[in-house]
Amino acid sequence: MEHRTHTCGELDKKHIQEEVTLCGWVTKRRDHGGLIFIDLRDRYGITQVVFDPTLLGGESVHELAGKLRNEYVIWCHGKVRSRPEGMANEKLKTGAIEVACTKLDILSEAKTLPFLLEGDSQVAETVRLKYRYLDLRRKALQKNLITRHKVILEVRNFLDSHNFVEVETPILYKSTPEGARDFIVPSRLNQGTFYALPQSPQTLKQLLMIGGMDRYFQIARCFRDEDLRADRQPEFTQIDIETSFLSEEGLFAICENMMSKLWKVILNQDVKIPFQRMSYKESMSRFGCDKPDLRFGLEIQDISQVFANSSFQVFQSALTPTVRGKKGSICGILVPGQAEKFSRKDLDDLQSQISVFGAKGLLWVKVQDGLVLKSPAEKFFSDSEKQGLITNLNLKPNDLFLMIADQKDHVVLESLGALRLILGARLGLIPAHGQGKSEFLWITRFPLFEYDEKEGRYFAKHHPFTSPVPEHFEDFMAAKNLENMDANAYDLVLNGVELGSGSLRIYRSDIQAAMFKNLGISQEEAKLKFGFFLEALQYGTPPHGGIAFGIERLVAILCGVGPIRDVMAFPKTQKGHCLMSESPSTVLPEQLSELGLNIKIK
RNA sequence: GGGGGUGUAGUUGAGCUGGUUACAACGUCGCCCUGUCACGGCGAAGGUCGUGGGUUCGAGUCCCAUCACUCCCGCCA
Repeated sequence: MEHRTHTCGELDKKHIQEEVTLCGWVTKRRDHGGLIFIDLRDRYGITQVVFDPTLLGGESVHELAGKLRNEYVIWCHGKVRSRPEGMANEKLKTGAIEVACTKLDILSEAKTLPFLLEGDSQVAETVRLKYRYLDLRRKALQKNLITRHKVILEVRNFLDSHNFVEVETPILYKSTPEGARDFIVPSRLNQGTFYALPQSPQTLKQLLMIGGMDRYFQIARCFRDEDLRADRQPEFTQIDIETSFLSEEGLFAICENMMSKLWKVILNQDVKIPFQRMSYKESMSRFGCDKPDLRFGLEIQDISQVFANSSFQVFQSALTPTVRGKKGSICGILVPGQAEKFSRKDLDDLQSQISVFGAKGLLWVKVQDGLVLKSPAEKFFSDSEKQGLITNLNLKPNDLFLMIADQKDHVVLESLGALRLILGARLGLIPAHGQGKSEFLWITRFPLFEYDEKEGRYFAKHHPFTSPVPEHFEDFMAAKNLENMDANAYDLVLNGVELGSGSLRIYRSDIQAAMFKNLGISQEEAKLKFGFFLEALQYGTPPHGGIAFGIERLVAILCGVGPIRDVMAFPKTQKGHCLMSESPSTVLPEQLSELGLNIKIK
């Protein structure tokens, strides 16, 4: 059998009269009795193959092509010819020609597929995941995987041209208790001990800096045993980057150029660099989240001042300092000129939608003609407070103002952050996936610590190797004012999606020791968990920092799709199952016994 | 761990306030057809209505439980 001479996507008028050999899948058979057409498909396109009695004789047409069914894999040989006058198919790249088949070989037959590959028919994801290898034959998924490939290729070339070296780090590594839950792997040679799959190559890439690699990157597989979301899978891939002797701005510039290159190559779009920067604090107070979608307004407005002396109990208690000395706030979002679009029921629905964030109520104010305010809490508003609202918010008739008051400031902001997204979607301000412009944004100066009420101690917001900003260094070493301490930590955000996250690291062992002390981790504990790393810090560590980008999120945006499953070849369901291979699965008793393990299911 | 949504031929859906044999399109199978490309014509097969229980004379439809998928909260340094 000769191998194929062409793909199914490349023949056109130039090839007329040529003898060609094509291979591919039968997409469609159109049997006219005397004449049979086959659409032959491979990943490059579709070519029409015709079985013509004037070439073959009437009986051979059926002998050859009559047995063909959808998704059979065939080899066929024939001559390229022009289609008859007026018979060209404009919708097909190869639509001007057809291949008149003279020799056919069925390479493999196929059962009837569980779902149709053609068209945009929305087949249940359960079925698609069970037969992922068939779903992969569809154009959409192939296109996404090819885009993913191109992104990785561009990233490698870009980073290589900037002196970065790709280094592979182990998948079997050490469990690090801070942070996400580890996937653990039992060791046969050392029974009772376990490797962990890396949540990220964090310590390893820092060790590479200590090792003098200076500029490292890796297309790194990462594993986190946490619950799944549309944008979270248990295993995923990061563009992992670490550099020495580079400022935050220096690193930002590299990332910006890389993104700009990707947008040019993949989407042929120019993005403006440098990207905007915004502190975490500003982002929280204006947008109620650390990954704001800047494609629309509806920003949060703080009107605590207006109600500083309110007689309304809800407002009073919101503004009363709590035990830990913090006050809550009264903030809201102004929806200009659209109050009539929100019925009482709509407003109730909004309230219930954001109630999961902890807000006890959503208070609304509608502005009527003559700037009369209408609200369920209207009777609690004094005339001066009403006037204060009108002036502060520059209210106009038919405006709607949605307010939340709570003693916990973060509840107010996070609830309004969620409300903002709901309103944005409802008012049609958020373009569909793949539409609209790309609003990149650096969020900087994340808090270094986060207080955990349950555990009664501070945790590292990013990770325990993140350095404090210089202004807070003295307090940091003195373990003072940890609550309000900023970190040299940053995220790259695009249209409300966190694309990547990084920081400048601690590179002095005394500072690292102070970090563990601030986290309430004893010296012994730190030595046990990170001893090798702490020791390494003592042998001449360059100032270093880095970032990691989630490839799936990045590619999903570039492909204009929502769930990252659509840019992964073999994704898992929300319960972490692979419906195709039916993993995870039980193992043989012998396997367990070799590992010295017993199963004890509660 | 919690909340919302979905589940009916192979696939996508319809099925009203409970009422004969559960319906359509596409797909599949058979026969016919020489210019189709969403080919066409005639015919056929195909169902544990996710699963289990309950209410009822009677359940795809109502109730309870459960499972799967999905979206979200918690979680994800």
